[in-house]
Amino acid sequence: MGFRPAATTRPPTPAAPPPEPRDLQTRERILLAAEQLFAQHGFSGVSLRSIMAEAGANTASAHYYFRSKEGVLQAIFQKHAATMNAERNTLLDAWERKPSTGIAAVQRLVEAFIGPAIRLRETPGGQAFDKISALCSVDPNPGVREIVFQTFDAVGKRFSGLLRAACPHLGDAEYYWRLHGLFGSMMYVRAHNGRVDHLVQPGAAPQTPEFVLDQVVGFVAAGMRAPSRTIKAST
Amino acid sequence: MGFRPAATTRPPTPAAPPPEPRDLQTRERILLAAEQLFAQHGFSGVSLRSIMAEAGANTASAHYYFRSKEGVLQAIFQKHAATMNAERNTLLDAWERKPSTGIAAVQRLVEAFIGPAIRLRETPGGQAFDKISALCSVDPNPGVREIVFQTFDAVGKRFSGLLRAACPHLGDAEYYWRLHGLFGSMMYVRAHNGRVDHLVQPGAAPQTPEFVLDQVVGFVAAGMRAPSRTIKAST
DNA sequence: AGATAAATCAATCACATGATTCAATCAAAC
DNA sequence: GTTTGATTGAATCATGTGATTGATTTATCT
Repeated sequence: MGFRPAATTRPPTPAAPPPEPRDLQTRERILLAAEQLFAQHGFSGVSLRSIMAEAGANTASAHYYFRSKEGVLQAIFQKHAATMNAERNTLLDAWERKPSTGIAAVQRLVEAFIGPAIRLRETPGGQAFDKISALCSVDPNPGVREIVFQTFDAVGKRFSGLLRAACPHLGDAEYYWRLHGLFGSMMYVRAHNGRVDHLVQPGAAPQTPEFVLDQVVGFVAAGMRAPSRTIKAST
Repeated sequence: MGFRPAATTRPPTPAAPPPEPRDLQTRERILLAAEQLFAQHGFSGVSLRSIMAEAGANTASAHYYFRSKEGVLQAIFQKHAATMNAERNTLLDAWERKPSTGIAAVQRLVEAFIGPAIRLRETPGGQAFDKISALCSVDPNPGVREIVFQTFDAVGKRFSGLLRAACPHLGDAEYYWRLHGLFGSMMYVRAHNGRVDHLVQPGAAPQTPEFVLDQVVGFVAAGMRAPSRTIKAST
């Protein structure tokens, strides 16, 4: 008789504590295919069918393992975000143990938040997840937003609080809008859609995570440090 | 016999040189409804049916006036982008006639580019278009990207070229990535999805265009001016 | 081998989508 | 008043969508 998942909390994604080779293969193939496609076309730009075709699996398998298309996205987030958020928290822990002062403070905090995101590109599949999470963070779809919130809110709030304290030169309203600049910069770099390449001739710009991170952090930190509408730079 | 648009370049949107009152009303109602819905849910998050329901018009009218759903979006862009790009070009003209030097240069250029976008919020329907164009600028859908490119490439390239010259302290690769920060900041502020409000308690942050513009320009200009990974701020 | 659970498959449901057809209407020109 | 072309309306097409079903296969354990 057919297997029917019991209607408990997390319905199918069933108990597979001993991850056996073939079991994981299908589940993993679906995830890998979905990663690539979501990264290229966004969540709503990809059909469950195209994922399963790419993965060489049956449509029902997606429902079996992930319950829904949204479940696939959620699984992708759970797969990658854990280590990234852990790294963020580790760096913020270190900061709280020994906070920097003066100019270095903002820079180090920003790096603690953006660094783990950019460094995702070094892990397998990380580049895809990098784009996915950037795209999803501006997706108006409520389900997608919910996943993003669940995944990043805790660290996000922690970071935002610490950074706020490191920006005493800003009023609340100023901080509020500059945080938009911070998130927007991070998002746009991570999404890295071809918009900018379409406007300038990118003379083979280095794209190593270290270089990119250096640029974004420098950009954002300078933006956060600047007073609202006054002269600030030296040279 | 039914009216069939000739298969020329812009098929239907037919010759209506004398815009008669009733004609424009339906067309305009569709456009207004689409603006609101696209701004809320993005392009792919809105169905043609929901637009027509909101506009109180028939499905065929959309095809009659705009040929397709994409045509509706294009019409929205053509409706609003012209004045905005004109303002951008005017400010860039003024800059070329009398360029600023030193610290003020970057700031003034950035303001010339971002200002007209933010000031859209003062025009009727401008706030909606503000969000639409922000959302569409990160939409992976090829058709949407094409519209964004067609609409903003000319001014974008001009601006990018002038700003490049105003940033001689940056290498090509540095400039390339910081431009991502610029576009990302602008995008995120214009989209203004609730992400940041979800992380901080926005103590009723002022949202007047002038204030917002001031913050974004300050943030972005400081970011563009900062050298790659060195100390730069004074106080 | 036989029993039990896990996984896969082909097939389909119910529905939403964008697009389209063709007849009916309407305003103005002749 | 009739004709003409622009506009709207109701109905429908063709397709794609996520979800689901129930039988079938496969692995695992006793």
